[in-house]
Amino acid sequence: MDESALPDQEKRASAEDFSGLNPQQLRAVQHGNGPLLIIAGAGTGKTRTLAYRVAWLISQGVPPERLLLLTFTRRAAEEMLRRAGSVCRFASGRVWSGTFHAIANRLLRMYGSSLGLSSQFTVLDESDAADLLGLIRSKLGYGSREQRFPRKTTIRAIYSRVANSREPLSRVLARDYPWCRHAEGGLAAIFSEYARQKQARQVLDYDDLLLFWNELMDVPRVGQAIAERFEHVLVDEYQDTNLIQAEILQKLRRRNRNITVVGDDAQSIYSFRAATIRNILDFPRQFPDTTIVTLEENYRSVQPILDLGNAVMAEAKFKYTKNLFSSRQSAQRPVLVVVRDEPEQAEVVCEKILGHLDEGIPLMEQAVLFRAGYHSDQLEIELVRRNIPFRKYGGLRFLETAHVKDLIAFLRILENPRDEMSWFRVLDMLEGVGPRTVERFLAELESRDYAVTRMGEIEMPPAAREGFTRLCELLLAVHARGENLPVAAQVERIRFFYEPLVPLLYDNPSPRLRDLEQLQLLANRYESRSDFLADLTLDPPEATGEWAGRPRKDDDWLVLSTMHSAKGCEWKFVYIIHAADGNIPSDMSTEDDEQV
DNA sequence: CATTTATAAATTTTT
DNA sequence: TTTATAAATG
Repeated sequence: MDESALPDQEKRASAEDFSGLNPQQLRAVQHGNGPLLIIAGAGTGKTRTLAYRVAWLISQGVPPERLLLLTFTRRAAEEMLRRAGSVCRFASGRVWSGTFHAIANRLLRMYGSSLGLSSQFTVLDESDAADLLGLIRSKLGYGSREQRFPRKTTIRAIYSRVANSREPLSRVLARDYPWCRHAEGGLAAIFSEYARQKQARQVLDYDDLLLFWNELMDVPRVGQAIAERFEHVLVDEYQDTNLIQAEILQKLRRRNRNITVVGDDAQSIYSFRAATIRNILDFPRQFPDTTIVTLEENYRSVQPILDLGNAVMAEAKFKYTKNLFSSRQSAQRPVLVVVRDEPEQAEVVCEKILGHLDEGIPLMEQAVLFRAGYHSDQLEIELVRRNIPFRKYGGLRFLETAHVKDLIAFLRILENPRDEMSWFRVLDMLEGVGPRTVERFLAELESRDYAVTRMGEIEMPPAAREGFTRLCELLLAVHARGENLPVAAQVERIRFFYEPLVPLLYDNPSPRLRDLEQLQLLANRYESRSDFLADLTLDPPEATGEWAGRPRKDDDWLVLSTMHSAKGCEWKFVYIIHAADGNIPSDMSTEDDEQV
């Protein structure tokens, strides 16, 4: 699997390697220079096409390190490179591939100094960002007021929306958060303080990664150097990019116009993250002389299902018209089942699933899809009652769990002592330490220029002394060893300090302790602490249940998934529950034609 | 006085 | 299940 370790043996792709492609796919794969837009309907072999294009470009002599492959998840990038590698041998590690955020992280560590950014910066995930905003809110006194102020997670969402859509706060509030309009003044004050604090702490949130990359492209020599690195830029899932991402691409391709974007306007499902189908619709105008290739032959579904999809899309107002077809005919049409209430729905679905299982279709080849996570609550109860094993995708993620965040906070302090959020987290676990004490400590630390080595000088209240002394010992010991201590060993030291605290802090310690062990195993794969931390925030591993739920390889289980998490997956039978008004589409997005 | 514990209230979807 | 507020504790 690790092609990056292999020497760069030339394996020229031959004509027969591409013989499995249909004419449209082949046209896209072998497109020469200049902008290319591939409109790829669901199930039309999009991944395959992009993978083959990567292979084709490399076999045409483009060095892998001069390719930039932007995908929606790292998994997608890995899958694509793996498939490309089966056509044409190359060191996949040389290709610049990953999400916009991950690439931004990499470039900013190389070039960020030109924006006054330390290469030691740490990245805040969404809940870190929300926590910081919450602190600022209470500091500025917006916590307790006659009129209720939005909660920190809402504040973060609004901030992100403003950053990504490039619209003024008032406009975003009026359209997306009308119930928060009264708070506009306070929000503006909080936002500017938030920006100031992030700068001082050398931390970036998810949105900053894109904003700073975009800014980096405007720095005279630097932007040009970055653009010139890449001979070809390829972007997957283009319908789910936002305006900033489109701007970055523009700046990357001011001279060299080799850009391939793949997407399907009909599958745009991330508008809540400020993604806009404008990007894909306007692409030919932003990049004049674009070649457009449309993939319409579907390999996933039988014709009656496509008929249904086509009929739905026929109602859409803004789109690239396409007509999906399949050579797979079938007499069986999609079935609409009307049920009276939720218990009946759960029952009907279970009956059908078991019926199909009896006919020899394993649970693995069946899936239940729904719009929102909680839609499967009742069904889950029924599945448990009937002993039908299942796995749910789209739940709480590993990194979001408190104990994992706790442990990571130690690492973050060591990486970036200015990261006050992490100090907060760590000190707050100590007996006798609360917000006030942390604040005093941080002021003292600041006056010592955030030197971890001098933290021992700082006076703590008597109740906190014992814990604080031990914390000092830990941090100083790991700090002193520095780069000589492997990341996993650092995690081990921290576990030794932190694990005794877990039962005191949380009431279900054992699964949490297991997660911490897993975290240490995960750390084993990383050379540097900085890489480990960046990967954890930018590409977090799947749910913690992945390990906790004793997954045996030969087990059979049913998949429950949100429609979002199901993107690109396939099953033999699919049940869509809660297919009712207000759920599909969500009543949050039925206000204008574009959203619908 | 700050921290901890207890109690009440709220919760607009998707990563 | 999380979060804001109030009361109790050290």
